Amino acid sequence: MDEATLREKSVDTVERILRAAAEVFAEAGFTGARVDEIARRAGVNKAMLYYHVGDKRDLYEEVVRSIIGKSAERIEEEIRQEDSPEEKFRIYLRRFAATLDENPVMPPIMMRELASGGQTLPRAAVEGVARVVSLLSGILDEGVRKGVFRPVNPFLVHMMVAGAFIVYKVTAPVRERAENIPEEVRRMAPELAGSIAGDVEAMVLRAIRI
Amino acid sequence: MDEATLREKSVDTVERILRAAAEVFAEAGFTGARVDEIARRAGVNKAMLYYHVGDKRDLYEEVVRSIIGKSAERIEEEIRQEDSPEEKFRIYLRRFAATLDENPVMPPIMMRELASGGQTLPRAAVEGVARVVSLLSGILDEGVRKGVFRPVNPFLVHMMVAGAFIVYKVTAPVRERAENIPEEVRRMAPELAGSIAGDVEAMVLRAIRI
DNA sequence: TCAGTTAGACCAACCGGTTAGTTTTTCCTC
DNA sequence: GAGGAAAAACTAACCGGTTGGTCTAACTGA
Repeated sequence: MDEATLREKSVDTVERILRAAAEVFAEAGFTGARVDEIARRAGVNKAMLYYHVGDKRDLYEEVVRSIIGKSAERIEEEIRQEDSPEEKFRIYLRRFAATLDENPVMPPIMMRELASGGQTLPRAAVEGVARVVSLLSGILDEGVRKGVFRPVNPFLVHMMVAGAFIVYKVTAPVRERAENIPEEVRRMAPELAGSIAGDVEAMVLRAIRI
Repeated sequence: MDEATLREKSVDTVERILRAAAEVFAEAGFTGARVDEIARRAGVNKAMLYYHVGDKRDLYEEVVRSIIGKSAERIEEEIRQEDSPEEKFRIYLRRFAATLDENPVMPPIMMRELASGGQTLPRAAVEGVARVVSLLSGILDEGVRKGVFRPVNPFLVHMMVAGAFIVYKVTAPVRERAENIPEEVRRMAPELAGSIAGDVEAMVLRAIRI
């Protein structure tokens, strides 16, 4: 193996470790996660975790940082300047939904993180959310200026959208298991895109449109 | 001490234990919570937890049950038969907000509970939520029949309301600490009632009203 | 030679849970 | 109401399994 291949192999190992760690942390939370379990799922010896990444806390922070960092960027990328405010809002909402659909480990980790007051929440993550909210704020402002939206608190809108999406994602297993709930609720798809994302979009738009 | 005083003293001890347990579970989650810490905060010997309540799991289930159980009842109680659908909806929303304001340990516990797929969620808790949703479902149905609401998925509505409230509650410490976010977001009150509850109410009603 | 890797033994600290024994309260009896 | 047994409440110390983390010795492929 030449140097490049070697580095690649090593990068691959680190990635496997982080992916496994993300999974286990998502399932069990920080204290509930077992380092041995992470090593097992990554298919590496436990010593490799400490060799490549560091201790349990380092592992966790790395996971949180890498997962949440991506989200904001993706949303910003797709919004084109010439779109109408309503179209921009749709893109914001759909990209956000897609991000959650694509990263199933994100909602549980975020939720637990928030539940513990976000003490270990990397600054990058907080900034990511702040950027999304300020992006949304710009969209709503533009809508107000153009006379298509009524003035509303952007933070509140994001809270409703994000809250609904995250809670929806995360209640999927409970809904499936629960017996005494209506069949139509039980059968709701676990994905946001193509199912409830559209309904949320319609409801929120009806609420903010003039 | 006569019998009444003793029973009261014992009840008091159990209450102190449960209150301390709720606190610690809210801060650290089930696996993160330390039984010794709960005992310390309750000001009792650790063995007393086992003597009065049971093991860690029993402690936890008792906490979750007592907290979530109340919520559904309270909402049901306050909705009078003669109210209009819109008024009923307002009561549902305000009572829910008030419950979260009054029980600050509830949002973090619920979030962590959901984050772990509700594996340890006592049946009573799931039933509580189901009851709230079916209550809301009845309100919305009635509204549709009377021609004041358009048909919407009640589960979705609850998800948006509950999601927004819970996430709002739980992001309070992060909002306070974050530096690069707008001042008006940072200064938003931690309470729901009297602050964002009214805005959420207005937005959702605008979305579902004919 | 050397970074990356493995198997696996090992350890100290932690933590849930128990136990043996003590104090306090209740309750019965004379 | 004195006495004393029984029950309830409580404590300090301990136990044993778990778990994060370390270490050694050996192997691999470039």
